[in-house]
Amino acid sequence: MRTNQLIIALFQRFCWLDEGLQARLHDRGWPDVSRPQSMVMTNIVSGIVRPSDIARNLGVSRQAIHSTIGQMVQLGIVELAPDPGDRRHMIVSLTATGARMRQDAQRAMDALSDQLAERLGHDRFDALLATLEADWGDSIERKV
Amino acid sequence: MRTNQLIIALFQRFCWLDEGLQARLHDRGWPDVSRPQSMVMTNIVSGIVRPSDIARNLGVSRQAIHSTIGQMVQLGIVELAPDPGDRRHMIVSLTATGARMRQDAQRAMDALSDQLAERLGHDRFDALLATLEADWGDSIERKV
DNA sequence: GCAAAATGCTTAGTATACTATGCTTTTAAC
DNA sequence: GTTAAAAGCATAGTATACTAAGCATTTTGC
Repeated sequence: MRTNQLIIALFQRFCWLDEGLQARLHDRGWPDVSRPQSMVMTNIVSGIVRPSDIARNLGVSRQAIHSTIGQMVQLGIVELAPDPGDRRHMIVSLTATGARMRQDAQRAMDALSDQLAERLGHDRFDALLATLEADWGDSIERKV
Repeated sequence: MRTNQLIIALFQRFCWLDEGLQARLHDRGWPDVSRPQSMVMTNIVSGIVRPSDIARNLGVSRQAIHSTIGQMVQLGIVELAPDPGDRRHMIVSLTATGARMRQDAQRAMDALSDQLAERLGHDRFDALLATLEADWGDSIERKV
């Protein structure tokens, strides 16, 4: 199975980071963040704040995003407000709690990155990030 | 969100490969392979051939693996036979069809790796694989 | 031999993440 | 104005991937 090394290694490394992140957030008292929730969070932070825009951006139905946002409202990390410009729309935004969670997530990610850079060496770490972010060519769109 | 680059990049690259692999297998007429199915397949190929051993190895219940193996039997890619040494056990093995599918998967993965190595340059590709397989330190066990 | 342990298998139940459908409200187009 | 389109929202349904509990069979330990 030598040929499968790359895909398996990528998956395992993603899991390594994901678990480290979740564990650190858990230590700080935050509940688990599901993948759809973190995708929605990323969209909000990057300025995509209307539920149907987020749905389009992620390639899923409005209902799916509606459900995910509902969970996040329940958790108190985001809130919905009517769009004053177009009252058909709602606008999703982070609450103070959500902003704190995001900050903690950033710190946790920074800590993990630092730890990894120490272990691998900063040159290899930088090269890894650069290669992962290089142009790998076309691929199919990924759902949430 | 600069701090999240690494985990997002890892996930996207995993998706890039996973989708490329699935698309190629689909072109050759194979049905989709779920993640649990591919994990079971990997176990079988690596010599873990008893359902309960596979369950332990993956950290999930025997019922979960039983169900996954049932799907794969239905698809005709694996078969169950009693263990002559211990008749409490069954032994899972690839059928001729399963072996053909595995071969096609290997070829598809090789093609993807070659394509990627061309694009990135062989040095960077080799460095990527080496870094991903280096010692990243402890992490939590990953379920299926 | 007989009880304990391990395995396989079945059934039932749970959680998650979706899609489909239908309804209401608001904007936009004519 | 009236109609069409878009967004939000709710309900129902589907698929997947698990766990829990229970039973039958086989091995093992005493």
